[in-house]
Amino acid sequence: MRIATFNINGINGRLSHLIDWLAETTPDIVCLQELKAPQDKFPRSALERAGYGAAWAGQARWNGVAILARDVEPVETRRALPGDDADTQGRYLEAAVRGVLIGCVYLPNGNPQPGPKFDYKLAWAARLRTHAASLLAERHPVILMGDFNVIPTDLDVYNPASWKDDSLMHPQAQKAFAALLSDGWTDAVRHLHPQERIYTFWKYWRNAWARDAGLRIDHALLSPDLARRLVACGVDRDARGRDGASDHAPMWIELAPSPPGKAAGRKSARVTKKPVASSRVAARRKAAARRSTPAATSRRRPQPS
DNA sequence: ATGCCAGGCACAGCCTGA
Repeated sequence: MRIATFNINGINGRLSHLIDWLAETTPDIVCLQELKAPQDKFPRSALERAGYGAAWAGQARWNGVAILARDVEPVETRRALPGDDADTQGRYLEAAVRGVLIGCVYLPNGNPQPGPKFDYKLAWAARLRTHAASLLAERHPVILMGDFNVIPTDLDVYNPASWKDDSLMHPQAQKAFAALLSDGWTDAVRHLHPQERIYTFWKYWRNAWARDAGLRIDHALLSPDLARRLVACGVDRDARGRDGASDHAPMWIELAPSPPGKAAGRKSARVTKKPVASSRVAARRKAAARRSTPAATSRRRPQPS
């Protein structure tokens, strides 16, 4: 099962990008951020034609998040983070899809710092941690995935000095992210690639993409049972190199099928080492992989075309 | 060193993003 997140930066302005990418990579579940579309302008029918059901929390002009599911309708369980009824920004959406609970996250950027926007970021992160802990306590398989607007460590930025005063690298923002991990969440990319430079975002300006001056700010956090099923992850860098691309690239994870019988700890560990294969979907993905770059680590340089 | 690019709304020029 492939689960992806993509900060699309305007879903209607980039609908053809989204549809093309869905066809090429056939993710089973997709978290989208920055829809920049009100609730009634979400392109539901176009996504239906592409084979995806959807739940979404739209908002005029800014923010907005969605969860797509191939061939099924996501079962929405929550449209906002608990803890602040006055918060109306569309930044969190939760839905059950194929036995997994998906939390689509669009954590506030927080610049400039210090200031009220940074305070909002930290407060939002604290609410996320509280809610995430309650999900862990329920012991369901859960993924928190999306644009966290946090550069976790110096390994996650092309040049730490350039970002040291930015809210994305502020020690309190990094501390908030680390606190989530300490609660039992697994950072999928760092779990499989502890030392590699993997980016998900490149600014539009200063030629950042061509220089590969990127940041890793889009993340997938897995509950313990799902961490054991993690077999692969990567970044679809080709999506970032297209004309009119979002400034983020999609990142994805691949989960092994859930093991038969729940108390199969050791067995499931072995299963996670085995690649998912032999399905028609896997064949389609292989074909897509030849066209695009499946793993972020397979190529250091982007291909500006 | 630096919103230098980009989208949405609305149709000029803000506001926002990271």
